[in-house]
Amino acid sequence: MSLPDQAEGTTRRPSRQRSAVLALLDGLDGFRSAQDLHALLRQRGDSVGLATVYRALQALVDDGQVDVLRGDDGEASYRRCSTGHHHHLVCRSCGRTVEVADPPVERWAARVAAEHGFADVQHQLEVFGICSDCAARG
Amino acid sequence: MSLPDQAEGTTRRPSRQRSAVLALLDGLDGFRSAQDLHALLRQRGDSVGLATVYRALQALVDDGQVDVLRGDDGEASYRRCSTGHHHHLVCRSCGRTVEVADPPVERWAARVAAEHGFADVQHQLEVFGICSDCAARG
DNA sequence: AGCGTTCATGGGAATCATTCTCACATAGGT
DNA sequence: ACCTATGTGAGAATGATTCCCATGAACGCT
Repeated sequence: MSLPDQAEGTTRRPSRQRSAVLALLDGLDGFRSAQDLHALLRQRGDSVGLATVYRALQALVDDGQVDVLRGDDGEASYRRCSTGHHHHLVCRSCGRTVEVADPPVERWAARVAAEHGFADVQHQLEVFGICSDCAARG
Repeated sequence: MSLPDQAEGTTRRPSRQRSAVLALLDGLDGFRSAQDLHALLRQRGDSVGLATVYRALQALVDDGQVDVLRGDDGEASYRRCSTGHHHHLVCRSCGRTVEVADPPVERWAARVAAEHGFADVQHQLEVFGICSDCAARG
């Protein structure tokens, strides 16, 4: 039972590694695990330590520039996202993701929580499916 | 990226350990980690191996008798739940949980997925907050 | 009840993602 | 160039979960 912290405009010293991670994420269209990202960076020639990849991702998440998602196996996946509040429609097979918004659910969550006396409310909503490409591919 | 499997009416041989896990869950009102449940069983005197607790929980989840939830730290938490489709309003502090239903979001998820060509759709929606008891307690 | 087969258990090893440690490198300011 | 605070990297440490395998309990049959 842990909760997301408030994003703070953390001042960070720029570094080649941090940029590499962000650049890599910019070129990808789905959620990827830290391990995957690390492997991709190595293939690409940008050698970055695994621990640094984790640190960079954590920092980006804290800054709200990257979204993180926990798969059913507990592994965290990361994706470059728009900064506003939104949810995801994720392909279970290839990880391709579409950002979606749903104002009604925001209100619903707030109302339900209030009805039961819960405060400081947050919610998480993700939709999983098989995208048309993967469905066609078999 | 893994997906929940179809629940199958798996035939299982009854055992003291399995019953103990289920009985313990029946007496609790919030999500608890497998490690917690194991510790509670030991305190209570029902000695059960950790691996067995994991196996029992997995079986119960497959049977739909127990819901599983991944915390922000990736640790899985389990709770005895009603069998129908529902979501949860969970206290971040004590884990106390209320089951809630929201038909509109079901339709919304299906529609959004269809609009983007996604098939075989599932969704997960959980609401987190601080329950009134914990808020009062500080 | 006796017996063999099959499945469950438990404990310790193995796995695997993630975090920690700490010596070294590097950015920025002076 | 020099100092100092901060980032990096390699490997160790952590911790949840799963695997392995020898032992034990349930079922079916007679």
